[in-house]
Amino acid sequence: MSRKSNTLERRAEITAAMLRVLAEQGYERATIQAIAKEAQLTPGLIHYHFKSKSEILMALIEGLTAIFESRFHTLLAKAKTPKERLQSYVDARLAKGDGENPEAVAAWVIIGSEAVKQAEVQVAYAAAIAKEFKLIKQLLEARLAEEGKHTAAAHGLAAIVLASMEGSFQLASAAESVMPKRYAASNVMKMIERFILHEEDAA
Amino acid sequence: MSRKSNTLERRAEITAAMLRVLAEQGYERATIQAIAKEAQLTPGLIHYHFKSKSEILMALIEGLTAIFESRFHTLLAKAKTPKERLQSYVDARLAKGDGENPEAVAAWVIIGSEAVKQAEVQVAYAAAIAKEFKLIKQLLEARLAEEGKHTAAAHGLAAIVLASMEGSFQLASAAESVMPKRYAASNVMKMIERFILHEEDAA
Amino acid sequence: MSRKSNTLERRAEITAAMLRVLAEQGYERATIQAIAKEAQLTPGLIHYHFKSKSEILMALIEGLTAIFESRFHTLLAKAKTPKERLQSYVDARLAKGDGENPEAVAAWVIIGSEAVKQAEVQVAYAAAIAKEFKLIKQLLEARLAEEGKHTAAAHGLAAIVLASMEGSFQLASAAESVMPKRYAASNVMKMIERFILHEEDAA
Amino acid sequence: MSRKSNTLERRAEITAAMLRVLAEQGYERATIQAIAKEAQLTPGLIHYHFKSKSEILMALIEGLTAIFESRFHTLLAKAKTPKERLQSYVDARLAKGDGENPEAVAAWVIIGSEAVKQAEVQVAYAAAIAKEFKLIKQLLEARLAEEGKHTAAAHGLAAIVLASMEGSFQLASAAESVMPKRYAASNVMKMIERFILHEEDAA
DNA sequence: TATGAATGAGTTTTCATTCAT
DNA sequence: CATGAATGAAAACTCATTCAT
Repeated sequence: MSRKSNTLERRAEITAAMLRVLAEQGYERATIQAIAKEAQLTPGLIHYHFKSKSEILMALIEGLTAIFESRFHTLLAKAKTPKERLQSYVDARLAKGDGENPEAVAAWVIIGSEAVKQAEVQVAYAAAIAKEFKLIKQLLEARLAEEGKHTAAAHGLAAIVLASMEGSFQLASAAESVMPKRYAASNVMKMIERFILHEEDAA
Repeated sequence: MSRKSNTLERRAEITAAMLRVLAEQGYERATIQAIAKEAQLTPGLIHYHFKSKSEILMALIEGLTAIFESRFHTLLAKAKTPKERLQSYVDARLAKGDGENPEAVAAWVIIGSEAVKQAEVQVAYAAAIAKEFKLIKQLLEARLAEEGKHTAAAHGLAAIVLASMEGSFQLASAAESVMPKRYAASNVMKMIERFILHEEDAA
Repeated sequence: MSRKSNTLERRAEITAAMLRVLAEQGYERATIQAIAKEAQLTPGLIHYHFKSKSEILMALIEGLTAIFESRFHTLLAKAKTPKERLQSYVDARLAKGDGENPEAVAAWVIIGSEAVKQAEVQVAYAAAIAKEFKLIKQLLEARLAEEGKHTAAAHGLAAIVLASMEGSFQLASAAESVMPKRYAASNVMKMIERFILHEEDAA
Repeated sequence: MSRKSNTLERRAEITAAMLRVLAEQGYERATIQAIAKEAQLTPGLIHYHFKSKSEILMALIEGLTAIFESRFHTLLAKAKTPKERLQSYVDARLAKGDGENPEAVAAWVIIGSEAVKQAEVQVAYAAAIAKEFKLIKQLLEARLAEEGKHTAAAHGLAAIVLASMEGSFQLASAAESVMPKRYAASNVMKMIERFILHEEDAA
């Protein structure tokens, strides 16, 4: 009797449209009008499915996190050693290749900068970053252990790895000549390996 | 008998006001009216001295570059070896201490993200980044040479150093719990040193 | 075999929901969507049973009139003299006690002000008021006759009684500190009695 | 050098325009657009002088209070006895005659009903009512004393007088056939006098 | 130079109403 | 009867920019 709900699909469409508009036009131009046009929907309908613009942004942050996670888990399936698992992670987030998603990267950069001062966004962004941090740290600890090193260094190393990746996104998006996208992953991996090789052996 | 022009001071005041508003309220809220209020001037006067809002942003990018340069040169005076000069650079851009300027850092992050798609900003931002890149590369080459290493690695290393710094700014601004401001400089320096120690010796 | 129509109950539910929303949130917020939520129905269904929003308002005016009338007739059953009947009327509309309905009072005030310029509402409101006026006048005439007074004064007195009651509603709803709800009825009755006692005796 | 401020005049123009629109079209239709058109200004300019729509409403409440007060003080000048002063008050607020302002009355009714649920308006309205109440009470006390009566009754009488006047506004605005504007003042005065004549003499 | 009023296009959001299911 | 998605017009409000003074 009742009409079937399509809210989930619509929300996904709208979030995806915002992703594209953000990536292509920046935050300032990511108006509800622009998102609606991109999604081929009406502005009114956008607000039927999302109470406010920032609610869409929140949904997008979740969505991007999911995209990155899913890529990571796909690559993880083939990884056997801690080193390979670490590589999977870096590739998932930085490398070109199957499933790469430059729009997601660009959007992530923009969200990161919106997080600087928009409180709600900041909370969601910081939560996502904290999760990444934890994951990186675990992967690094496993990698250090594999080499028979102290794992205490994992914390500081995780911070610099995360910073390198976020910075690579940023530079790749806004100053590609300095940081061609294809360099990022290999540079980050090289850095990690050198860091690790120099750690002290565990007793 | 004509009144002395105060355009230069006014432009500086306006640029400084935009810096503060950007850092405190984000790009979206950095309206001409907000900048005018912060500078204790009127909107009309802003447009008397700057043709458009984005012209202020351009001036701000120049201004920030100048701030960073000046800090670097101050520290450079005391540096004697290539290693110390490298340290001066990293400290100038990341470290706490005399002349540190967290507002400038926050503003820089925001500008970086605006650069993602606002063409005019992108050009100015990319130019500033290219300049930094060149400088880092030179400092790294000198450091590698000092250790008797091949200098070919300087290019890739410079990229990862720049990315780490930009990423550290970003994380420190938007997710401080993961990247406390005081960690950034020491982490970046440690990374550089390990990278360098592992380079092959020059023939 | 066709399903039994529930239109009447549904219309009553919707009208009652609008009453509550009006009383609790004011006219501006009495949106179809808010009414639907309050009635635990859907916006579409509201429009199935009522052609337009103002049609609900019309139904509500009728409904409120019916509520007041029904209270009056309940009290009337116990009244024996003209004075008691008058008292019944005032109590029915103003007093606290069994069946009192503060939401109905608040809604009535809001409708009254909407009647100021919304033509359709004005017609319905004015009709309801005219009916009340006639009733008050009759009750007053009987009361005057009971005291052996000229009944000519009933008209003017009815006007002031009606005004006092409408004004009491208004003040009780919007400035309760000046006109506590419990004062209204006794004040109005006292006023009526003094008015009457001073009328000239009929020849 | 600087341009002369016309903010005060503009605010008065805008407030007056809102008064007219409220009186002529009701609250729902008193949009910023409508006010702007009535004032022959642009919507943007309205918001330049008033931060929000409700700020205009607040200014209007103040303005109406001032209008009523000024009328009262004009009439007061000619009044010599407490009875005449009371009459001045009632005439000022209800009567036809020099300076009468039916639009102000209609607007006041609408504001009163908006006060039912809009918190900010309620505060301002209740304050205005409280002030009126105090004034009426004083006038009544003087009148009672003049007749050698107990003044204790002034409080209750003031409430019913205020209610009668607010109710008369309401009925005159929305159901004029029942309460022609010219009746209100004489009815209210008659009521007051009868009330007073029946009070007990002071010891 | 400086002021601040004024503009107009644009923004997010709301909502009565319609309609496919 | 009932649902809930969809529409479109209109609402309040913002803001870069212009301009008379």
